Amino acid sequence: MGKCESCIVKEFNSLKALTRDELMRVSACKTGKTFNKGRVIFEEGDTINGVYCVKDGVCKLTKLSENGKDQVVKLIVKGGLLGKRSLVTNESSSLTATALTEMEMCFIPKAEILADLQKNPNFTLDVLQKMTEDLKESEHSIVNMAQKPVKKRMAEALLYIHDGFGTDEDGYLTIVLSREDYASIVGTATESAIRILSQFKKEGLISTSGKRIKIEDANALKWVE
Amino acid sequence: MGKCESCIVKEFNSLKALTRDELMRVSACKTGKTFNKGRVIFEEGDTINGVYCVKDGVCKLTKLSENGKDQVVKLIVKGGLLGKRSLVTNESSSLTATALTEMEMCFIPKAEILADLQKNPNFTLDVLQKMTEDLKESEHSIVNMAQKPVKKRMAEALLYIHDGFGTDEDGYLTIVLSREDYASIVGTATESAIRILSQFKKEGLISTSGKRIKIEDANALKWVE
DNA sequence: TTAAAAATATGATAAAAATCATATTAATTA
DNA sequence: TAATTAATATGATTTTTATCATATTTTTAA
Repeated sequence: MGKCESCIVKEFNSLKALTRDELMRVSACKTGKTFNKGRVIFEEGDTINGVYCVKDGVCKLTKLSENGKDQVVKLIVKGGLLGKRSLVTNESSSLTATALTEMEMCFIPKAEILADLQKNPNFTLDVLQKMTEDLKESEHSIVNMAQKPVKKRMAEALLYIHDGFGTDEDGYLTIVLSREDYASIVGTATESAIRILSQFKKEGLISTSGKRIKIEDANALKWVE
Repeated sequence: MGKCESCIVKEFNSLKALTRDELMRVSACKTGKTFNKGRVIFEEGDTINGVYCVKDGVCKLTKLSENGKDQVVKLIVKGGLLGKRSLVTNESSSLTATALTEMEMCFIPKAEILADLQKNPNFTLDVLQKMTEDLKESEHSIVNMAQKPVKKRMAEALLYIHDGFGTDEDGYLTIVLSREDYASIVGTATESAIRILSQFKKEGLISTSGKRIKIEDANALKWVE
């Protein structure tokens, strides 16, 4: 396991705002954690007591609805910081984090980083800034969920994953999700998600190979009503 | 206009974390603003350059959807701080604020308070904490919008307004909203909102007098499917 | 490799919600 | 106050989405 001071991953998150000294302390107490695909990293109600810095892989943050279905609230990739809120509140987690791929992360105990939150305003401000972005995105989701039809939301989800997380050499989305995951992102029944993806396939907007999805006509997807 | 140091309103928001000195500076530069019912306080895209401390009244924060409809994202009442995000980013507002009642507020220029965000970690941390709560609530809304039927969302909206903002002497909700506002909170068509409220009335869950709404059977509302 | 289980697919139907039309009532203002 | 406008109400209809049923395919594990 490398040193935080020289780790490139932190440049994508608030840890970059820590001083060299602070980073060295963090580095000394962090532990490496690996999670297999499908593994639950933490669950709603769990006390987290630290943050995970994502070195590789993707996970979903979900919230259980009263109807028993999970709703995906956010996807986290390399560079992301997981469990930010545990630094600020003593409440248990309101979200569940589940690995969607093999994941490599560093866990930093809350105790070790809490003092920095008090003493290093640059760090606090950066966390605050990231939280602000999260909130903005979250509010955008509310509007989408409330006002846009399922088909449109699915089209946007595909484009979001395409633009945000990229494609492999063959042009397939790097993040491979089950239809159930798509349903849970879009906020619909699994059958409906499957149906809409089938329709997109028939219309030539996407193509598939097993679970993998390739966007064939991004522009048409953009204009889906 | 009174002094911030002795103002009770700030106890409900992050301004309470400022020192006496800081509060005196804030007090010296703040301006009082009044907004009539229906008045737009700021709009999506506006540069705000400060925060509003709500001394009295209620306003809604909305976001315009691509279908042309507004979605209510949050209601703000006495004690609330409006425009928090303008302190943290230089982006223009992603929300529109509109007065739902006569409003009395104090406006504090960003320039005056920005230094405190750098120097007073208690203040920054409190803002961060509030932002965390906002995010949690926002994510809760995503799940509701995505997973719950309109009727259930309306029932919850009524209970939320009842529990959060109280009733007058006659038992009517203190916040009086148009049916269109209810539609915009719940995320549905105005006719659908009207229809559901009519149904609740028929079933004795609520009663109305003009625009005013009284909750007659909170327990039954809680169990609406 | 094969059997069992899980995921995907698709049809049929029901339920939920939007849209369009048109009253009716309430609020404004000329 | 009357006339106009806006808000609320409700019916009829269409569209969207969920649910239930049942194949088919894919994956997993015995």
